Amino acid sequence: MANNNIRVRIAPSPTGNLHVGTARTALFNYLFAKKNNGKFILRIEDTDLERSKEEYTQNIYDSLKSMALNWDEGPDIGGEYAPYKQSDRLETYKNYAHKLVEQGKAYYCWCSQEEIEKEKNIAAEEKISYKHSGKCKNITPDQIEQYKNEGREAVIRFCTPSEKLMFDDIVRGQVEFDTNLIDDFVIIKSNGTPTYNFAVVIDDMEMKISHVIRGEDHISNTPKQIFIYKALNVEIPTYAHVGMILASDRSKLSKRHGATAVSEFIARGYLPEAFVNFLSLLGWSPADNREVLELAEIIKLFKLEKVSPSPAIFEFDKLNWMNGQYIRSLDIQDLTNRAKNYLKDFDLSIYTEDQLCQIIDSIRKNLVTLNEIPGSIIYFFGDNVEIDEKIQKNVIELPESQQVLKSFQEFAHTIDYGNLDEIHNQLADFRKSMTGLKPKQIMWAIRGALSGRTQGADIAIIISLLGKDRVLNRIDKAIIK
RNA sequence: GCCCCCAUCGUCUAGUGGCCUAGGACACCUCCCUUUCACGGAGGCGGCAGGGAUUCGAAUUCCCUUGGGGGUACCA
Repeated sequence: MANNNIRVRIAPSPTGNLHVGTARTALFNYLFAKKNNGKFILRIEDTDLERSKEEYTQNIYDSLKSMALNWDEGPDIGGEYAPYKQSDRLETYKNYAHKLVEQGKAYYCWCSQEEIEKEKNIAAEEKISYKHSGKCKNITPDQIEQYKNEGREAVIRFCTPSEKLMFDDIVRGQVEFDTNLIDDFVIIKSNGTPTYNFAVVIDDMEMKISHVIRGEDHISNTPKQIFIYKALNVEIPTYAHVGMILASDRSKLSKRHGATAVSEFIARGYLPEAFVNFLSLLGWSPADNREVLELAEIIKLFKLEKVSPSPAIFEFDKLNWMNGQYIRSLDIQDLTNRAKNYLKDFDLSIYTEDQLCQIIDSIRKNLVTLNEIPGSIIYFFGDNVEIDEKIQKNVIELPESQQVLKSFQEFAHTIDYGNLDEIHNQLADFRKSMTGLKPKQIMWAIRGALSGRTQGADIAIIISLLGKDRVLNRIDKAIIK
């Protein structure tokens, strides 16, 4: 049954590149929307004027797009409830705040930051938890006049009711709060911009958001937000707080743990599809035991209530494995095209498209990430090959290897370079002709001379693509005179 | 400190009172395949944080302890 009233959003603030945690939350929102035939909305929360930057907004767009999490409404494409950028909605927040003031549900507060700081320190000394006094609630007109003359700027504080509050969370069940602990929090800062908790509510309300799916770091914001909904007398959305993503030391995933931005992962050569697949499995799993799933399948299988409330640790091992799965199963032309992004320094024109595909295909089994491609195919390019010192010493300079290479030098003249199958046969014959040596000794010598390493593509493919001249040349160079 | 959330192999997880001598995946180990490595295939190692309670029966329900995470802003 389609439910067209389902509207969810991802609301990142452009104070950094799109973080994997945000990306995962975006994914769950997206999945939930698509699963239920609803709308997925992007809203940019840039009320922190100091830290918000345009380049980060762009990074958020690019990252989301690369993951194929396309939004139905957003700052760039508009929508029924535009604008979708908070800095363009400042008037709206003020209007609502003023309305609350008029209704006696909010009030101007003239306390200076220093005053509050002092009160906090006193509270800390007395070991009681700080709560704003709310003393400006009953301020006299004379005092207001005085404060204004002093040049003070007021904030607007919300009158927080004291009552037990409880809400139903799709992933956690009932969550309870004693809101006596919550003070009259600021909803409009002295510079006129709204605070997070206020802006979110106003936007979610105006944009008709039906389900708020976000990280559990927002649980403690929820009672404040519910109070605002109640004060405004509008319907409260359904909440779902998913567990967070932690680093392997169980701390918050941050820069010191390596990559934290989606764009960094992509740049490192993780396929967006693999990355999305991996993220989907953090805190969620399909009913069957399958794990390698494309987005369309994940949408089909996704169930919000099955998302885990507990935090999940981000481990590279599984991501790496997942990426390998995708690299190995991708259409070879597609893979080759993606590989080209990493091969800007290579003269690809020496090969046909088919040959390029052949090269990539021959080494894809060894790949974990795409950025390993240049290093693993470099010996297909150039006349000469750089040979690692260790390989030179431990493989090529071995007497058996030299014996193999001398024989192979002669043999190389007889190879049918254009015929891959034939090369395989000829190689097998050559191996048999080298009696007394192990296959490994024979193949390593040839591989070492040709590629400078002991692992990589199938030798027949190397021989075939290198061609007679380069094969002879490299063998000759490897033979010690 | 106070408030909230969480707790199954090292990691991601399946599991909603008997089907569990707890299943799968990654990682790790062994073996097989093989021109090495890798890929692939077959095995193995490894877990219900601890203690009470409820029940004929508890990974599953309740309580406490412990541990971890989050919040406690004129950041979001």
